Amino acid sequence: MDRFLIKNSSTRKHPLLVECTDTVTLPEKAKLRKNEDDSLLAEHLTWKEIRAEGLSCDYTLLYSKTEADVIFQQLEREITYFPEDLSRVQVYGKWHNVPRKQVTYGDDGLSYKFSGITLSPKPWIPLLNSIRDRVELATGHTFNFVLINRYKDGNDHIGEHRDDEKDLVPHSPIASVSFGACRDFIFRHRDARCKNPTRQIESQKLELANGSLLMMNFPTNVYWYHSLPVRKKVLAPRVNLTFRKIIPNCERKNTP
DNA sequence: TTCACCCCATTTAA
DNA sequence: TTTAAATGGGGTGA
Repeated sequence: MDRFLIKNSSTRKHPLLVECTDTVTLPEKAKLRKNEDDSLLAEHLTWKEIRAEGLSCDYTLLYSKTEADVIFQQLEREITYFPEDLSRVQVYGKWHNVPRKQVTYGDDGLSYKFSGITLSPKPWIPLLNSIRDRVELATGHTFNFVLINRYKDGNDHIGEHRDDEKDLVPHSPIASVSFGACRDFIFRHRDARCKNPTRQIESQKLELANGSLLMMNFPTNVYWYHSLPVRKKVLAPRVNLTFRKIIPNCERKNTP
């Protein structure tokens, strides 16, 4: 029987293998490996550059639809999110349940704070390490933390904000990987957010597709807010992973 | 026309 | 100084 299981790499030594519980025949496996190898080569990725004043982002399809569909199902099976009471945020002095589900994974000894909450990461699991490996191979950057947001349908959303937390390594890019439903993603310049803006700066609108990677490079998060707005017509869930580089607690400088 | 949807300004006390 | 939230008003197009 020329059948076997493609196994996931728990050691991060084999980033080329995507976890797959299906059995496939030998020729199919060889084909799969070749396609994966091809799409993994950084130089084979086609990037779309999104540029504006103070904004630098790069977008690509990191996974084929077939791969992305498999990974989405794996995420749905393997990721368990923080309970509601552990992910309430404080905005304008009021506490709210977030209109989505969240969880963080990452290296030991890290923590990420925003809007009144501190998120401590769960230990890495093979599935997330495999995605992280792929992102690192494609971008040449390394990451030690991932925030996962699950939007169950178009009513789940996230409001305008910047990823400008002290916990982030200065100037480090953030890698946003999307699975499941395609959603609109909006950038707005900080100087265009009041009633009488001093300058007219156009919003930047993107669609984040299944299997896509959006790199948010410095200094995007200094000048631009981003949001995932409500989209009533979207009925399917989306899972988004934002890989980050967090300053380890032990290396953190005391600010007076 | 109607109304669901989208855009966006406002809120607020830590 | 800023706000990872909801809310309500106005515009719009199917």
